[in-house]
Amino acid sequence: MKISKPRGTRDFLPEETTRRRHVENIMRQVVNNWGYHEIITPTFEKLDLFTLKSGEGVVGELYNFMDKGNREMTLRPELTAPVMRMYVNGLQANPRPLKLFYFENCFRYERPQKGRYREFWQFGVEVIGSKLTDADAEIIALASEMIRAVGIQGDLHVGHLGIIRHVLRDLGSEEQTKIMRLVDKKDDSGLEDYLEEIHASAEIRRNVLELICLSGEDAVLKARQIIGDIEELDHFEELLTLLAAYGVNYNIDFGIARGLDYYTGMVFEIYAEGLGAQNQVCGGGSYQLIQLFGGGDVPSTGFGLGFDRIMEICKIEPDRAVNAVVIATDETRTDAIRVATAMRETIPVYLDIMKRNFKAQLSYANNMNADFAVIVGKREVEAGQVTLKDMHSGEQTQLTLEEAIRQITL
RNA sequence: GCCGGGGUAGGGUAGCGGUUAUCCUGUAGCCCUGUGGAGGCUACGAUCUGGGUUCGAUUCUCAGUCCCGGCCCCA
Repeated sequence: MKISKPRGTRDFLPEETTRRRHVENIMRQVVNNWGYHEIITPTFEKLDLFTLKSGEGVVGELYNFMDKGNREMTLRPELTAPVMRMYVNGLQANPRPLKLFYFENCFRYERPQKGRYREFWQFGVEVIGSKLTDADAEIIALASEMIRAVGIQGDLHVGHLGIIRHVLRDLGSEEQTKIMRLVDKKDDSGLEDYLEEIHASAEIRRNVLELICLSGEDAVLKARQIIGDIEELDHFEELLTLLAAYGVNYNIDFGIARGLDYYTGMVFEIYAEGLGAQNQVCGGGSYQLIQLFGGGDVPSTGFGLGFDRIMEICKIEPDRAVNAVVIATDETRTDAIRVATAMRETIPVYLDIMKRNFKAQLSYANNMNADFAVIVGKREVEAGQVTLKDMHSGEQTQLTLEEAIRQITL
């Protein structure tokens, strides 16, 4: 009976796994250099953690289950909530700000499509304990750097929820949410229709529509003309100054709404070409979740990178490690094991475990694209040496094992 | 949850009512038991699942399932 893999999951074959680890390691290098520390949270959590954060509606998109003690559990659909839970449970007394990152798989029960799987990997970063613009700027700069480091041309959009919320402040919260949703979708005609429908004042209507299409150098100036000198615009302007200092290219976009209510100020998204309908590779912002999970009034800012989408468009290839195959005959098999064991202290070595004849071993070395063959035959054993064969040129010489290793690692 | 396009050896494919189910590639082995890549030969290996129509279904039909793309959603 042949068993297929569950829908929306993937097997990563050796070549692809090597690529993924290579890209992962580059991104780890970046966050390490920025002074962030890795954390690991459970693969499954209590269901409440996510319904508390995102509402009962998310259950439809979760891999939830009842455990044998009748507790409602779910595979994690994201990592921001677990990290905040972890903070409340065990990190509240640590010096702030905390600079954390994670790289883990998440699970969502959704219809798979390009760049969307039921098991997917998120590389995320969170700063806990600073509400300053400096933290926001660092987070955006770090996200940009990670994207850049893996060779992707990203399109960064930065906005600030406080600004559009200021415009909408006189409307009911339900209406605000609906408007934010339409704004996020860039559904301008839908937005106009809805503003009409709720009889929003001419001023609100005009301000919203003008605000969301502002862009370019003088966007902040124009925003001031529309809504006046509010504190949020000062913060936003400062953020842009810091981003410029980091050398980050950005597009101002007051139309980013990022769904849910816990985002408090800065929001950003990074898009990339070549991904079909799911073109967002990174999203983040500043938020307030810790109180929701029973902690204090601690602000955070962070982002999540869609690792699978990055892999989809990332072109970088790992350098292939130089490798060798040790080739033996029947009577020198144990000598070959000793040679391979010694060599493995420095380089990857393949050794025949199929009792193949000499020729077949060499053929295997060729098929697997080995750089060197190290021949350990009767003649070599008697001479206390090995024969090193360069598989690319075909040249070979008999020398001591130490010399052979030195040549290979040159 | 909805819409469209697809499922034939491990990968890529041909056949479209009756075939020994085609070819390429792959893997294993032999020609050739101390020298690889070529060639020849041999072996391995497939009609997504279940109903229906039919004397007979890989082919037609329905349902399911999985894959691909899109909608909804996107924390």
